[in-house]
This record gives sequence, C-alpha cells and structure tokens, in this order.
Amino acid sequence: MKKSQPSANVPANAPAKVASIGDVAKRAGVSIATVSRIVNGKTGKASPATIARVKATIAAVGYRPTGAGQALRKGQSRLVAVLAANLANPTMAAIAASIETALRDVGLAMVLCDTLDRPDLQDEYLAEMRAQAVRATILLGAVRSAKLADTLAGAFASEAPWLFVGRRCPIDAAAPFVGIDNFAAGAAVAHALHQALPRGRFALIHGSLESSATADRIAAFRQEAARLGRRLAAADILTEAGRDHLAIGYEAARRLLGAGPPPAAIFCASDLIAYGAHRRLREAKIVVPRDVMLVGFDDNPLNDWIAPFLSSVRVPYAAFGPAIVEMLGQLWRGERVAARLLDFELVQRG
Amino acid sequence: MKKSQPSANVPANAPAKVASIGDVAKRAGVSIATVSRIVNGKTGKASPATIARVKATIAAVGYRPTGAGQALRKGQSRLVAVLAANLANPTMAAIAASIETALRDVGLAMVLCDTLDRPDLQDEYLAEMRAQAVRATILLGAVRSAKLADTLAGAFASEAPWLFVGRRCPIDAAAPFVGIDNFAAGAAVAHALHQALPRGRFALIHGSLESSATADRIAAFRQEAARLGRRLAAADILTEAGRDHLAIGYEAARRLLGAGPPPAAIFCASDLIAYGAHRRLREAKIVVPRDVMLVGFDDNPLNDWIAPFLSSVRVPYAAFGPAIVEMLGQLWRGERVAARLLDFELVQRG
DNA sequence: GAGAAGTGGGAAAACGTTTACCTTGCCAAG
DNA sequence: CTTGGCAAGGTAAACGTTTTCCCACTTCTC
Repeated sequence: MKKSQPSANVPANAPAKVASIGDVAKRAGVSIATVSRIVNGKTGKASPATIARVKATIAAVGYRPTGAGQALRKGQSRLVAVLAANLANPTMAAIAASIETALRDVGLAMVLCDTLDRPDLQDEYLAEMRAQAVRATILLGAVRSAKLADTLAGAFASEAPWLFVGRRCPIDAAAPFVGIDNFAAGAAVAHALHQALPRGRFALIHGSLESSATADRIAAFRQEAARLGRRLAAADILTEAGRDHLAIGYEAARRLLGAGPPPAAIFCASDLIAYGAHRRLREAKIVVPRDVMLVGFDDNPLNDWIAPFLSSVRVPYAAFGPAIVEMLGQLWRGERVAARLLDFELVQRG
Repeated sequence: MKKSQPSANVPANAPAKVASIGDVAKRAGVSIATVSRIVNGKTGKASPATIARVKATIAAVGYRPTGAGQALRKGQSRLVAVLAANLANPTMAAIAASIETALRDVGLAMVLCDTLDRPDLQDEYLAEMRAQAVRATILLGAVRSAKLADTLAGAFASEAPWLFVGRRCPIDAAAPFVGIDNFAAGAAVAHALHQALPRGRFALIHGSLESSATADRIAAFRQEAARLGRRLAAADILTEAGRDHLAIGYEAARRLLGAGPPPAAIFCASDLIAYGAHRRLREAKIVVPRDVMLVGFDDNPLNDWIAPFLSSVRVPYAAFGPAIVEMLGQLWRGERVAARLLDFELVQRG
C-alpha cells in the first residue's frame, strides 16, 4: 500500500490518472510516434482513417500533451515570464492583463512575477524563469541588476529572448523595447500646458529617474518648456525618495505649497503621483483644475470616473499585448527588431 | 551546419548552454545521483568534503535544476495557477499580487490567467494547467462550468488541489475557500447605515448574483435592513446586465434618479459600481456624502486618495496570499480544511 | 517482373531529474 | 578470519514527449 490515498474520504475515482500519449496509442492501436505526429499536425504520415481514429481516442480520454514532457524534449515550455516592477501600480497590472490575453491567443501562458523594483529579486526571477525554460522573458519595468548586465549579450537572439516593456533596458537602451515615446509625450505635455496657460509657473513632481520612462518624460518636459520660454525654477522641480508614488506626490505637493503661492500647473510623472498631489491640494482647499491645473501620466482607466479633474497622458494599455506578441514573433524568427513605439494621447479634463 | 546561429550578429558566447546536473557531476567528479542528493538536501549520503566540492561547482557553473526534468520525474512542477475572473478589476489584481508574493516565499511561481468570467475559458485553462502539472489551482472568482462540475469530486484531496478565493465554488459551497464573510459584511453595512441615517430610503445596486460574494452581500444587506425596519422598495433595488461594473453603477444610478427623489444612501456591491453611480450623481449635482451617502465594497487602496467621499468595506488584500499558502499546505498534507474567513472592516469616509 | 518511388507507420534515442537499489571499502565484533 | 554494519556514493530505471531513422508494403515505369 503506497501513499496513494491521503485519507479515506477520497472517492473511488480519485486515482483517475491523466492519460499519457502511450495510453492513447495503446487504445487506438497505433504507436506513440503516430499519435505525436497527429497531435502536432504533421500531415502526410498517416491515413485519414488512422487520423480520425486517433483523434477520436484523444477526445475520448481527454488527452493533452504534458508540458513537462514537451519542455524536456524541446527545451522550451509553453510559458512566457513577465517580470513586473510593481504590481500594485494599476498601470503595470493593466499591461500585464493585456499581455496575458495576447499570449493566450497564441497558445502560451503567462508566469507573472513582481520584482518590487529590487535587483536581487529580479535576478532571482531571471534565474528561475530560465530554469523553467520559458519561451521569453518580458521585463515590465526593468531595474539595473548584476545578472541583467551579465546575460544581456546573449539574450536577444537566443531562443528565449528578453523584451523590455515600458522602461528601456537600463544597460543597453537599444535592447528590444515596446512602449510609448516618453520623450515626445513629455514635450507634448509642456506644449499643451503652454497653450492652455499662457502665463504662470509650471511645477514638476517625479520619482526616481532610474526609470528611463520617468527620465525621458521629465527631460522632455523641461526642455520643451524652456524652449517655449517657460523655464522652471529649481524650487518648482520636486522629487522624493521611495517607491510609493502616492506618498511622493503628497509630500512633494506639501513642500511646494509650503514654499509660496501655488503654480499655475503641476505635471506629475505618473497618475499615482498626481493622486498624491491632489490630496494635498484638496486639503489646502485648492480646486483642480480651477486654481491649479494638474497633469498626470498613464491615464488610469478609472480617471474618467473618479478623477475627472485630472488631465493625463493616455497609454494604450490594450495595445501592449498584441504589440509584444508580434515583437516576440520577430525575435523568435531571429529577425532584427527595432523599438516599437505605441501611440499616446494627452487627455485634458476638467 | 545546424540552425544554431539564427544570424551572424550573435556573439561567440551565445551558445553558452545552461548547465545540467550531468555537467555539474562531471565537473565535480561525482555521479549525478550525488549531485541530486546534495541539491535536495538529502544529508547523510555524502562526506562533508564532497558536499563542499559539489556546492562550489554548482555555484561556479550557476546550476539550477531544470523545471521540466523535475516536473517529469516528480509529476509536479513549481507552478501554481491562478485563474482570475477579471484582471481589469483592481481588487482581483491586488489579490493576485498578494498571492504572488506569498508563493514566492515558499519557492513557487504563479501562472496568472484571466478567465473573463467565461466558462469556456475557465475550462480551457483548467485543462491547460493540469497539463502543466501545476501544484495547485486557485480560482479567484470561479464561474460555473462543465469541467468544474465534472472534475470537482477528485480535485480536493488530489496532489493538485483546487482552492476557491473570493467567491465560493459555484458547484459545492463547501469546497475549500478563502475570503471574507460577505454575509456578515452586508449585514454590517446595513447596520451602519441605519445608525448613521435614522430616516430616509436605502437603495441597492448590484451586478450578477451568480457570484456568491455578491449574492451574500445583497441578501444580508436586505435581510438586516428589513430586520431594522428599513425594508427596501423594489424600485430601490437595481441591477444591470453585463460585466462592466462601472457601467452598471452609472446606468442604475440614472434609473434611480429618474424615478424620483434620491434615497438617503446607496449601497453598491463593489467599488467600481460605486464609482459609476458617483459619476451619475456628480452629473446630477448631488454631493456625496452630503446629499446621499454612498457605500462601496472592496475598498480600493486608491479610495483614500481619490474617492474620499466613498465609504467601503475594506478587504484585507495583503492577507490573502499568506492565508492561501497556508491552506494550500493543509491541502497538500491531505488535511481536512474548513473555509478560512478573513477580517473585513467598514471604512466610513466623508 | 525488376527496380524506383511513394505511403503508412513503428522502434528507439534523447531531453534532465529523482530514487530504489546495489557496490565498495573499512572497521569492529565475534 | 569471518561476518556484519556503516559510510559514501554509483547504476540505472522511469517520467512523457518529439523526432530521426528505418521497414514493409503498394503502385508505377520501363
């Protein structure tokens, strides 16, 4: 008596083993090679009658090739890893959801990991996903890490390529990338604010500049503002340490309001920062956008519903999945890939 | 010349194969059995010197057991599937993130799928996850489906148990469950509204009652309200078809306001419904909570920042992961499990 | 009617692990 | 000197799949 029954409450049909390719072959009276060929659509090797019989058997026993067997033999699984920097951020979660849907459409499954923006965790996940023989690794907000730098050279044309989404690769900006043109977006915000508010100060709140996305937005905004004659004072460019964008926005807004009269507009490098800033503004009885215009970034889909005061740069969440899958196809075929830039749109509200 | 070089731009170190247990064994001058035993911590079979040598070799070549090999041999992978009903819902995304963190702490990885509340997709994922030899399947908002009903009997004491989170199993309410006591929560809301607003009508907006979570909240609210002498009129209980809670809330609020004077309070079965209703109220110049009290459910972490008008039942997002992992441990050990009910809290704002 | 060319399908190796079982050398007890 | 036992570690099977050969038979072609 092996340990097959963990307890007596298991019904008699509990050990109903899942059918393997050998079971199907035996039941259909063919060899496993034939079953394998039919499952994989290798035509021309079996008669129509055999094909029909095997397919019927497959349906009858509910056979489906075991991932482990395939992965062992072929050296790759049906999995794609997504390493997200921060799943608490609705933007990342929405992009991850879009990726999942697009992967399903091509028969792949998503392994989703939260690196918490920590290099050690990112490295750990990169190693584990390699051990899982994933078909690709999508870094949704990568952070600079040891393994990233070490492995990068061989990782692109390999059978399990890396793809950077949202943020550029911190080591090599030319690595395969899918995302919006943050530089153009930052400039567009500056331009729009200049049009809407011909006079008054602009302020800027952002988090860590390690992220290329943030850095580009900020640099472009400052550059374009200066070009339009709206150079920002040093005291109007605020940042805080930490990963919590809500807290960053709140704290920065507190400092900004404490330093003097409010600016005409505040550009926040993310919607979460804008939410944080808005809370402080609300506490100070400053009405957005009547008294101060507030611009965020990412355009959380909830904004139309609960943040009708917030202008924001809309990122096309749903477009990420298809674009990523398309680029993965190119990488798998060994094609040279360029960065794929998705469209953004400045949504003005209030 | 095999197809080893997809293109000429691959550096010479590209085919750096990942080391297998055999490579480690050869390099350390032992058999693969010894390496395996050491990797798996099977002590007492190797001398300290050998152990040290093998461990050094493992570190040197960066060896890590391949998931496929282990899965094939042991019949289970290091993966746990999470089938979420709707990743666009911030609540589900937050719980999924919590699960991911808790799984990582015990050395497992999460495969995340979005069933879109569709029975066919849920069944497809259940089959695929079985083929992936996942260690467990977590149904975060299950829907009634054919395969669910078929397989349920054997799925609990098996090596790859099913665990229902948020919503009870639609087939068997006694199936392993982690979530809050929605019935108690619904009653608590009714009680709190009765205290806060001694007179005036209550209204209720909800989506599909297929979900046990929604059904329990609604039933308890109505029951407790009636017990307190605040029976709801039929016209004050509103629902809409569809999956989009924002739209449901908006449409229902439109109907409610079109039918006569607004009620004193509206209880919405989810925060998203409440956001939708709030938008309509805002359009009608009705101020929450001054004119109408609004209560949601789930308490989106953003509420403190952008929905300071909304009272809500706070669900302990971060507690889900640890509770789920704990229950999985019990299931794997073949222990009988009861439902695990997490604490909730009614947060009153405004 | 002999060879060629195709059709339909089988046998077996290989992928990386784990583990049950076996072997070897050594030491101590009888 | 045998026997037993233990420490240390090796051998080989098994898991499920894919794929490369190979084989047997049929049908043409001259």
